[in-house]
Amino acid sequence: MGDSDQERAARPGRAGPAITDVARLAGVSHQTVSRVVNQHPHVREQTRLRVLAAIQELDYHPSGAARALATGRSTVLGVVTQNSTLFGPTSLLFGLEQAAASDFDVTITTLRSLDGPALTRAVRRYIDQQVAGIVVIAPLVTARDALAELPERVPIVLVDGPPDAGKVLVTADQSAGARLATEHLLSLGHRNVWHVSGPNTWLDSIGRVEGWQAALRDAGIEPPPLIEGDWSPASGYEAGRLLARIPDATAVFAANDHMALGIIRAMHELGRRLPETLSIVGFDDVPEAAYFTPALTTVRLDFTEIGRQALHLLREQIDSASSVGRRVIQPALIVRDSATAPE
Amino acid sequence: MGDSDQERAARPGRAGPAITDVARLAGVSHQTVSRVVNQHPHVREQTRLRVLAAIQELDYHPSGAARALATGRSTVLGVVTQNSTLFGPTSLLFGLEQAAASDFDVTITTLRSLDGPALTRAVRRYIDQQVAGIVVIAPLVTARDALAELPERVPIVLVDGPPDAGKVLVTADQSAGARLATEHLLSLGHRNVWHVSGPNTWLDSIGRVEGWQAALRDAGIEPPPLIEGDWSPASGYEAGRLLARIPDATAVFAANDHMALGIIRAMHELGRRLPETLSIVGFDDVPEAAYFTPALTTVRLDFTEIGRQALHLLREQIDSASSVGRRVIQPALIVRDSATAPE
DNA sequence: GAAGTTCCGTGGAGCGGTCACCTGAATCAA
DNA sequence: TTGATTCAGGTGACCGCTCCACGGAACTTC
Repeated sequence: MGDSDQERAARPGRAGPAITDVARLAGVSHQTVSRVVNQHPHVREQTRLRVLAAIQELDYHPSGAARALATGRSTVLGVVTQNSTLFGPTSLLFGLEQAAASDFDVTITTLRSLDGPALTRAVRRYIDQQVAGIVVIAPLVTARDALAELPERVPIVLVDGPPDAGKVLVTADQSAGARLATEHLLSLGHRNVWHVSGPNTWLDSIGRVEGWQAALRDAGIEPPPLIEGDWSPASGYEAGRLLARIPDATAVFAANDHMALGIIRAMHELGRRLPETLSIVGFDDVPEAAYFTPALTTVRLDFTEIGRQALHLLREQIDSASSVGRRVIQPALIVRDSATAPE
Repeated sequence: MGDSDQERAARPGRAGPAITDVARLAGVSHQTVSRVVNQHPHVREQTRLRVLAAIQELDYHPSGAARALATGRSTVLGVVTQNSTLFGPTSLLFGLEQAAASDFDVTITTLRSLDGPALTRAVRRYIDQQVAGIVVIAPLVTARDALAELPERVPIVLVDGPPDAGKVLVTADQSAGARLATEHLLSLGHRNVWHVSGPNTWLDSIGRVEGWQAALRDAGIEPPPLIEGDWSPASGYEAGRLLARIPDATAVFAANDHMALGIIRAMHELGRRLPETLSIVGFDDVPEAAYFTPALTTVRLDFTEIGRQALHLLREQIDSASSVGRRVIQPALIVRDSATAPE
């Protein structure tokens, strides 16, 4: 016994017992151990139990590296996302991780900017590592080109990416969400709805702008000029100060909750009463939205569901090599107090 | 040439060229290629360039699995955190990832609850996978026992964990942050400071409560009863309604910004003017805190720095097998409008 | 010119699994 | 009885890389 201990210590980098150690202890061949571990049939129950006991006793755990090397497969999933604590992307990441937890190990790469080169580099790195699949959370237009030139040899799912990327895609129906918000405001009796958008480099922004415009046009209303923000409360604040000078602006749809907060702040500062002088609808339903003053009416996306769908599509690709598929998640309107009928 | 292509296609699971392919093309042995790849000395410049050219031509990338198997080392870092979009933990995760990006692949495991068994299981899984190191973001008291029984055979850094865990630890000085907030309120002339804490299962909560109490006692003031929340704006709201009934409550320190928001909301609802009737200080400095009404005075933690420090300690452990070390990050007070002198 | 030193390169043995293939024994139909 | 099948398990090659031991060549040094 002292012997085997010394032996083990001598071997470099050995962390635990190997399959052969288990085999020796159980009095079978390494192959039989492998069969037991991988639930293959044709192992007598009695033998199986002996092997299992040996595994237990030695606290044996198969080496992922060795297995990956031998099979050419891996159980690692690469997720590329951006380095921001924005609510959407973050929720998405965690939703994905939860959905994957049972089958895969999730590794993340956060990018400061999702521009083409950075994105391609990140994806290629994952390919080099022979990951089982890749999920790219790429809400930026700049992602389009990068994704186009991506190698095809690995299962990949795009979340929130450009719809024309020709890849497997899970996306939220931004346009429908914007429509929900806009139509809600119109149905309250507002004659027009202004919009504070995110940066026009974001696909989410573009989709929401489109939905907003479409909803207005369908109602026979010419959309007012677009006010472009950058998702930050600060940009919402600026937009709010601008809106306050426009007499007939009675309703605004903000492309995310934090910009809505900025608008609210600007209004309070100017002594405007809310929601009487300005109705506001946000987007995201961040946890604190219900505690803004007034409580924010907003549009909610089920990020957990998006994660689940993304993973589902990825599994399909891995199993059957089919590389088509598209899932669109529908948002829901959450009505609170920040939008009412105009005075 | 057709031959080698066929050969490659026939081999199962082969994703790209192997080191021997590169060696053949460059007319050297695989060992020489390995030396070039790993920047070993004793390779003639001319040979090196030939090898590099071959690598380029074949688009060769070393297999991580094979390398891990051969060396017994891996470049994978495991991070265990909880599945929540709370600002602190999320920022921490991304800070860590950025700090690690150049050397390591970061894999995450998100836990619904950070109770002992779940935590141990997650860490053991990482150990089985022979990760290079583990970072546990464990702000809960329940983490203490789990961490105590953790095997010692892998470098591990605790972030935000129990100070008596005997492990390598990076932590924010919660107590000092609370003291900052409390003393700021006192210095404005308030006779007493109430506190809305996080759940008492969180170490962060406990530290902040301690700092708050200590600051009051140092000023010769008996701390008022503690109001316990759960980080959510909803719990802040409840606390706010409670505080509104207490005539001599003129100042409150909320353990996070979102609870502060809840308090603000409650005050608005009751028609109380802020900050005149109640001074509020938060904790976290979430991006939107500056756009609350009134703009929130709060305490900021440098999460990026925490991530950097955690990684630094991890590297130290990996390189030199030293497993001691402790870093404490100091918070800073961000003064805005939500705290003023009492009326 | 023999004996060290560098310097550069080769060959082969693992790392810990999986996979293709083989061997006996038992079962069963013809 | 015999051959075919199925079950239970063993053998050895191989995945792609690193590490160790070693072999020549070139350059010193005495």
